[in-house]
Amino acid sequence: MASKPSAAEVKAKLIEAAIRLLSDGGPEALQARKLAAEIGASTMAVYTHFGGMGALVNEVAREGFRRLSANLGEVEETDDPVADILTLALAYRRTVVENPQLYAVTFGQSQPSGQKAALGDMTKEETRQNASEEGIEAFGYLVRAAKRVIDAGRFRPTPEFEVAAQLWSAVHGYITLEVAGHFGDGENGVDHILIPLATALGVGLGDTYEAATRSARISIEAWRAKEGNIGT
Amino acid sequence: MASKPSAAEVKAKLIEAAIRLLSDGGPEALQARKLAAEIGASTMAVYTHFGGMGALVNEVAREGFRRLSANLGEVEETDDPVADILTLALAYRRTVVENPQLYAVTFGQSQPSGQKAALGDMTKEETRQNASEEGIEAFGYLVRAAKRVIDAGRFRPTPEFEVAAQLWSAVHGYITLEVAGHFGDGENGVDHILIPLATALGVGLGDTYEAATRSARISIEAWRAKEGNIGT
DNA sequence: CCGGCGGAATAACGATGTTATGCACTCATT
DNA sequence: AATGAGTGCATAACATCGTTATTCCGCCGG
Repeated sequence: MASKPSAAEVKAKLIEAAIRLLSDGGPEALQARKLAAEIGASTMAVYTHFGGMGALVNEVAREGFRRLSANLGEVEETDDPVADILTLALAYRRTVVENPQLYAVTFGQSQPSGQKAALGDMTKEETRQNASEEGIEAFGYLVRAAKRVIDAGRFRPTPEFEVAAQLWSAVHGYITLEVAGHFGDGENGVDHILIPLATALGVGLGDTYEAATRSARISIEAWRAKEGNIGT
Repeated sequence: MASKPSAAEVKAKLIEAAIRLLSDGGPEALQARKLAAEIGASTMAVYTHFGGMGALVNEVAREGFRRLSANLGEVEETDDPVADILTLALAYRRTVVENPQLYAVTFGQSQPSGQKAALGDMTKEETRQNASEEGIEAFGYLVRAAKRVIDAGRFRPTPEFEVAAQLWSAVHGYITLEVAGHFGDGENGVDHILIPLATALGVGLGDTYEAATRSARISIEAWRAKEGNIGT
């Protein structure tokens, strides 16, 4: 066999198995014993490589942020920055909708198991901060897009952080509620709530109604065309 | 002694104790044995009255929605419906910020413990639906406020459900992120993100920039005056 | 060839949700 | 008023989870 699997390999396999278990069986399926069985090892693997389930879950959360960043990074910048923001919102949504269990953990909405209170590890504040560190990269895409819109003169001059935070709040809130099942089936909510919400927010931030509507149409049409190639 | 505490009394005391434990010690403090000790009974109380921890947590979630509805219901309707919406948003936020642990459970962001997979109880869908039933009342305040704004001609004619859903997404998203610690300390986030977000959304939905800004100022000033009497 | 050392398997420990058993208490009926 | 049925609760055991102590295997340097 491959002589000795390096420590990094084992860690990666554990994270991968954790995400698989999470996606399939929900937070309650993310157990040390199942993880061990999944990679053909004993529960000690979790403790020698991570120190406990809590730290492993933290790594899973960071991996979620990394994947979100990767998906946002694939959104290309066009000459219509408002459309780009809408495309980012759609990419954000699709990432979460395709693996809601993972992002429930990533956003700290799911504390899989007993986990003995994080032990001497970190306090919750620090944990959150740590996870945030990885999430800041994802948020950065929104900040950059906001700056481009402001520079283009379509949003009023505003600190781009505040614009990005408002956009993030709206999109994140919509996605959270959609995944929780409070809106109709996906596409319906996107058409009647997410897109109008993002469009209206754009108008309120300074864009004209006509320009924002046009950008929304451009974004969603490009998105649907691209989505056809991918699935869903 | 009070002869026999009626079943309803015991249930109420359990819920009350659960919320107290939750607020103080977080989700992991919400345990059958601690609950029993808190009301001076054995763990069986949880099972005879609720059937298990899962059902009890569901009741806690519903109680959270009930309190949220009560707080939203205390917002008086003025002759400025846009200001009323902002006041509702501020009331929503304050309710959650004052007891984040409870609302983490209410919004399903926290699955306190093992809970043995909900047993023969309900599937997650049904659970969510059930909790929603109680949440619909809270959402109703937003729908009614949205209708008043549309009828007043300050928002474009739009199905009030969609307007309310967009407002809910934005406000809920902001609150979720603030409580998670992603924005600065409370008041800062309110001034620089929540209020501008709600104002911008109002403008995008049809209000004029000037009217929306004026309504925002009215709402937040009334709010601060009232908050002085309450605390925080 | 040998000694030490790091990592993993086994098994045990503490804690948690849950359940089986039996007892006490209440209420209705005679 | 006495008795029987029935209900609700306490005790204690069970299954399972995260965690840890112990042991052992395999590698690496001398």
